[in-house]
Amino acid sequence: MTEHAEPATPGATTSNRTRKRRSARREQVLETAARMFFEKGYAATTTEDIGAELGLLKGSIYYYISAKEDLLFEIVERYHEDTRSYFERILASDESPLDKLRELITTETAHTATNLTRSSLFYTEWRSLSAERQQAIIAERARHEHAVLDWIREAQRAGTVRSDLDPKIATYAIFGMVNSAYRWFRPDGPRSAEEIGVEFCELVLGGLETR
Amino acid sequence: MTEHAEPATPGATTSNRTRKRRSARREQVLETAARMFFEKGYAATTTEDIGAELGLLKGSIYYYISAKEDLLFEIVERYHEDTRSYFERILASDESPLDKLRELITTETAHTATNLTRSSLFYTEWRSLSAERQQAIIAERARHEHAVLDWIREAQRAGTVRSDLDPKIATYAIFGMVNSAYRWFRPDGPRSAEEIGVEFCELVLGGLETR
Amino acid sequence: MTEHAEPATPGATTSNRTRKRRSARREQVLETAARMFFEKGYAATTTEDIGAELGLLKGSIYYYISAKEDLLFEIVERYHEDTRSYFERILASDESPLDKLRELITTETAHTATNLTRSSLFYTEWRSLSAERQQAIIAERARHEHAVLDWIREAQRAGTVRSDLDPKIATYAIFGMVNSAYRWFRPDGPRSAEEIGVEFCELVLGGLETR
Amino acid sequence: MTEHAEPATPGATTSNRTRKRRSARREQVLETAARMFFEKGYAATTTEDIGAELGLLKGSIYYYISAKEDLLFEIVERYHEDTRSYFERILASDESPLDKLRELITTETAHTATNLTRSSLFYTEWRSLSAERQQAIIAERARHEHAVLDWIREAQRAGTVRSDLDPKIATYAIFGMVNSAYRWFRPDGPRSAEEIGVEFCELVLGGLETR
DNA sequence: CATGAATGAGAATTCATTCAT
DNA sequence: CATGAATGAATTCTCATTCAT
Repeated sequence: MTEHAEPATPGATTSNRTRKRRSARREQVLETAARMFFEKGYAATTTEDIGAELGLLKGSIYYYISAKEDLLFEIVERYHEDTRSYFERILASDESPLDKLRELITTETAHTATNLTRSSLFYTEWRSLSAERQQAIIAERARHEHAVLDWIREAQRAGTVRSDLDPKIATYAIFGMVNSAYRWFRPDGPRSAEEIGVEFCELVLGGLETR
Repeated sequence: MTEHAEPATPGATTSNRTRKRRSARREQVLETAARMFFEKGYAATTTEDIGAELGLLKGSIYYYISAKEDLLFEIVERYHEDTRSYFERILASDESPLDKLRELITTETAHTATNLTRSSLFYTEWRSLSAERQQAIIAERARHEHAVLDWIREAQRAGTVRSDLDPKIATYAIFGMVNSAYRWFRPDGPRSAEEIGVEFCELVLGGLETR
Repeated sequence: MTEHAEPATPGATTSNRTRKRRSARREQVLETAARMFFEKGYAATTTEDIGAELGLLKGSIYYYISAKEDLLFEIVERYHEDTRSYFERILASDESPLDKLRELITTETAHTATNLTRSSLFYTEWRSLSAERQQAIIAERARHEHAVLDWIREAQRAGTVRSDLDPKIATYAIFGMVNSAYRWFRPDGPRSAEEIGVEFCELVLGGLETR
Repeated sequence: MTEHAEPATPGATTSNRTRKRRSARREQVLETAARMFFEKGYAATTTEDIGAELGLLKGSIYYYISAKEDLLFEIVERYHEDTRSYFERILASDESPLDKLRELITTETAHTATNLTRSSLFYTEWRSLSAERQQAIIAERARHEHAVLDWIREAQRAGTVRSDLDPKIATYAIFGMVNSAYRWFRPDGPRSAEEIGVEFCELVLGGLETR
């Protein structure tokens, strides 16, 4: 996590250089695991598979990780954190509720589509994580949903969103749409991740907005 | 299949009454497995778990089934078949493309929400099925998507749907929204499955339709 | 074993007629099992297979037998007993050793070929029997071999069999030849079981006899 | 296959020394399995038994093999291949048919007796192999038999073998005799494997040859 | 007599993980 | 750093056998 060496233990046997080399290789392990989990599923990918792809034996990857689940967790966690970062930014902005909503839809769609592997694992394999880790994810998701729900309600009060729509259902609809991108988006397709975001926004806001 | 007993070999045939009793218990096994797969995931549910829930030993459920995967397949297949049946009906109807779309959205949403366990397994555990079985499901999904795509295009030509929208993205958006119902719908919630369908329709068609 | 009812228990609930019917069906079970063991091997034939062939469920055959191994044992035992009966007859006869040998070779070859199923099981599946039952078979085999060995030695002393041959090896050779018949003999082949016996005799005695 | 290490990916390749060590242990596994299959039969020997004999847990032997059946197959296959090698040599030689026959009988008898464990499994446990593997063995056996049949017929035409004998039955008799060696030969007996071969030859050719 | 429903004791196989070298 | 060798716990599935109905 931290980029700085720990000066508290000066006589540590692991040199800075070694640590850097190891962490570079660790990145490779994560990348490879992510790709394989994405392609074959977490359960169906064995540590042996991952090792083979890296030119290692299965036991050897334990020099870089401490458990198979940690691999999945770290992949998912990174996606999760990115998600959190733009969410906080939008939340803190002083735009109108409708504009925040617009911003979240475009950003989250683009983010999902841009990080296909990770988003896919985030949405499909979170069940393979331990109970606490699942809880953390669920809680964060709930925050997002709650925010969107609030924005819609505010916009309804402000008269910019149709008041005959159920805000809860609208919230679910939005996330269903936005989060589905990992299922079909392909980077070599005719549209960019950002274009999808804009189009989704157009669609859903078209349905929401007062005419 | 046949309603008549075969009196020639009295011992060889399982009686009608027995068949009914056994098939009732088989149904229980399916139901229990479905619920447990839904709650804990297919991979995390062992045959021993299923047996225990039914008051059976792990080996005993093989009196009713022939393999764990068959259990999942049968659950998913039933959902799949129901899906197919209303899809064919809509496809064959002589409504306008927009009305067919409306019909599919409301029906599929309601269907997903009504059959929570099955739909959930259908969308999340299909990867645990054998390759051929996965193919069958994927192919059927593709048919649905293609039909919706066609309807949207026709409606655009007819001028009832905004022509500035990408029909492909709209299709994906619709299915993302509709198929997400299994993730949050709860039968004891404030809205019925049918109401959700109608609301979804309102939303998405509001975004699609020419103003 | 015995053909007579047991008068000691006059009030027995099982009538004579019932016992007869049961024993006829028992015979069918044995016959079917023998054929199936022969075709697929003892281990590979399940009680369910046997039941199905008879139009019964697997549990039902336990009305006629007490264990799967008993089926095999009884089949093998019958062959074994037949073997013993002609062996004792030859042993007790007052023919010359060479004639006894001739008689045993022809009879045993013909017997093996005539009772293909049973002889096959006797030679290939005896290992599936319990230790004691295996012992009984081995002991009887040893008696046969010892007798043949004696006859050859006597014949050598009498000058009718070449004295330069090792009588033990000759004994093994004879049984190897004779007992191999179950592997290739087919009742619908060009030669009868008896003809094979005579031909085998011709061959092996041609090699043994003093010229 | 290649004797040169691949220096480009040092970690990926198993070193030559390691390969040798592992393969030595693999040989031990095979040897142990062969002995146990021989003693108790293939079906009655569990992977747990084999492991225990080697000081391993049942799962651990899968480090060396991929399936229990493969163990049996490899044992049997080695015997099979040796068989094939001397058979081809004799087949290609330009000896007289009778001499080829003599050669095959002595060699095959000695081979059977020398490789007691393997030959025994080859003749008694081939049924436990998969259908294709069984086919390969049956086909090869048929080739041997056909060659012997041809040699006998030729020898009959050449007048060196009695023409009144049925060549097919003689062929079966020869193989019955020769292949029986595994049933009774013991390496610590009074006669060597080669002596048995010669004696068998004496016997059977004595019966075949024109006087 | 035969069935239906279960038992229970394995058996083969898989795989994440450990650790001395 | 990486390997080789093993562990151990779980998991699916099989099958002979039992017994109340």
